[in-house]
Amino acid sequence: MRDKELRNAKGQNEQEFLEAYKPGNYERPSVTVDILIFSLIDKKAETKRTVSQKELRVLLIKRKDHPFMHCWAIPGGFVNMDENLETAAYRELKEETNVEDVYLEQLYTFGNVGRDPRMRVISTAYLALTSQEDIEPVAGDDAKEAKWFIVQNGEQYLKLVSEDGKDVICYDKTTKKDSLKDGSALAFDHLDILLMGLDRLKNKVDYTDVAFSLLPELFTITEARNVYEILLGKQIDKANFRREIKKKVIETDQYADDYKKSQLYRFNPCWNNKKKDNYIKVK
Amino acid sequence: MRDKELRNAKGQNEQEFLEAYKPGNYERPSVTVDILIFSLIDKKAETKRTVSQKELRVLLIKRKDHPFMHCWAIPGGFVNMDENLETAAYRELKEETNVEDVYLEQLYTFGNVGRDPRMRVISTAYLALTSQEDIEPVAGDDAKEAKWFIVQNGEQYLKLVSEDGKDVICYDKTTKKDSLKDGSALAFDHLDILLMGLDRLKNKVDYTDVAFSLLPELFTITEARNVYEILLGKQIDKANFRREIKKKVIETDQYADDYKKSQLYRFNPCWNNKKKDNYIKVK
DNA sequence: TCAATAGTGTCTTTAAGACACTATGTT
DNA sequence: AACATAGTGTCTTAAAGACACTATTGA
Repeated sequence: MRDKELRNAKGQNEQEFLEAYKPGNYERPSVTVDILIFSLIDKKAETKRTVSQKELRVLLIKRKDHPFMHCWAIPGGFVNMDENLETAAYRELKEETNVEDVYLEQLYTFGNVGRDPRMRVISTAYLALTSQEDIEPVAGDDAKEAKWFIVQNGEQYLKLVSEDGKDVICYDKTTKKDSLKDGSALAFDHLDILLMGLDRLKNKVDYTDVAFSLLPELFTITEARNVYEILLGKQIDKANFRREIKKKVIETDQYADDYKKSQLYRFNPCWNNKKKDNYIKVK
Repeated sequence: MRDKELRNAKGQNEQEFLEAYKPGNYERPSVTVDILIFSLIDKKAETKRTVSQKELRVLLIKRKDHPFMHCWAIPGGFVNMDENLETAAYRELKEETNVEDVYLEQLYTFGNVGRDPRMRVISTAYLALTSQEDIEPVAGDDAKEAKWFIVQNGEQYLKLVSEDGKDVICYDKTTKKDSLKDGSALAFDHLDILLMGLDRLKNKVDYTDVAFSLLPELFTITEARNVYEILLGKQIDKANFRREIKKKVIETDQYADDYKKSQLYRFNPCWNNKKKDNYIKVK
């Protein structure tokens, strides 16, 4: 234990020091959190299909004032002095979606000088995943618009289309420009945040269990594969995928409603305990 | 392009808005950067050896005032209003070590409410790696002490020993307590930062090239293996390691001074271009 | 000469990928 | 009946690990 009675150069012990301490009147940046909220949604059936396909979507809000007025942005807000960064992220998340049961992880902190023309803002971005499909974006107190945007993350471009189809944001990864007549990129550096979030998801899919945070309690293996394919952006062999995923799930005695042959599974959080045992053994 | 002449609810265009904008007098947290600076150092020979072994070390400074007076801490400082987070990290790094040519990456942002008893401080931690072994810590203007600490990162405990052997910090990972009579843990939440940094290194070693940032321009394969072993905390089969590492290096016609059979290699930054080609092919 | 190290060769085990095949449910 | 999908079996290929062996150097 460190000795609280140690005295500093001015002869103060720690308590005296803290009482005498006045934070200087230095200029300070504002600190905010921004949250990328992802979930899945049933894809509109293009052909007659028996099983449903899913799509990835992200929640965006429309700015009502300068700067970037009328631009779409990632939801976020100021960090209160009495709340942790993560707490602030949870609070904002709840304010935007009324959802509480989510996967949440810190993504990155964006703090470039000019990222907000009004003032210096340091923003810590969080990544949230939820399995709920029935989330209605909450209209904010300032009557801001909030919409889900389907994420089409191709190799050449990223395309965001609002669920009603009225708003489209298109970004060309090669030319690094937003390239659609009626589309404008996201506000601030929010495009960077989104791209980093998608990248993080892609990377973490095959060495963590993030995919299951997007899936409901019970799911078919085909649905799980569908999620992996969406996040990885490529097709996966169904036989090989089944072999791998079976290590991570436990089967139920239930079957899917729409296709009775599809068995339902649930995620098994203990699946990697065995692997850890092996790991220790190796050492 | 977004139209700057759009007018908001008050009838302002963007320029008018920005000019009229006064950042509110909300309380704001202080924003700092902390930097974990790692490098290697020749291990003191315990037995007569022909080749030198390396150890990992981290730079710490000794606090001269409350809070955590006389505790060791990770170097860092306030972010100026006109510099990016990363710029601030570079600046602090140079102030502490006079080294500029380093690998630098953002680690995590620590922002819990009580982490600094004086005031609310949000700190973005950075991870720096340098290959230079001859770095003398710069004594700060406030005459603060700075020392390199050898990192012994075992499974049960983390032990930090200053190069002169006078300071020892020992942390028991299982009981989560600092467990040495004369040792006290690091200041603030800096132990968490250090542990996260070591974890990040361990994880990134085998899917990135961070290890080479700790190695000099020319190195033997044994030295490279030594670094991997230190960061991973386990022994590696030399034949298998050689097979893997040879993909990432190019050989020179030079040989080590101390043991003439040891061929010297240099890192080949283009080694993964081929792999990327394959990756695209797969898709 | 001897011990330590650099470096090679090869066998085994494991993981990943490709692909054909059967079975079942839906229309 | 025709078709889409669930689910299985098996072959091939690539990566990872284990380990014995030779060659060279420095003391």
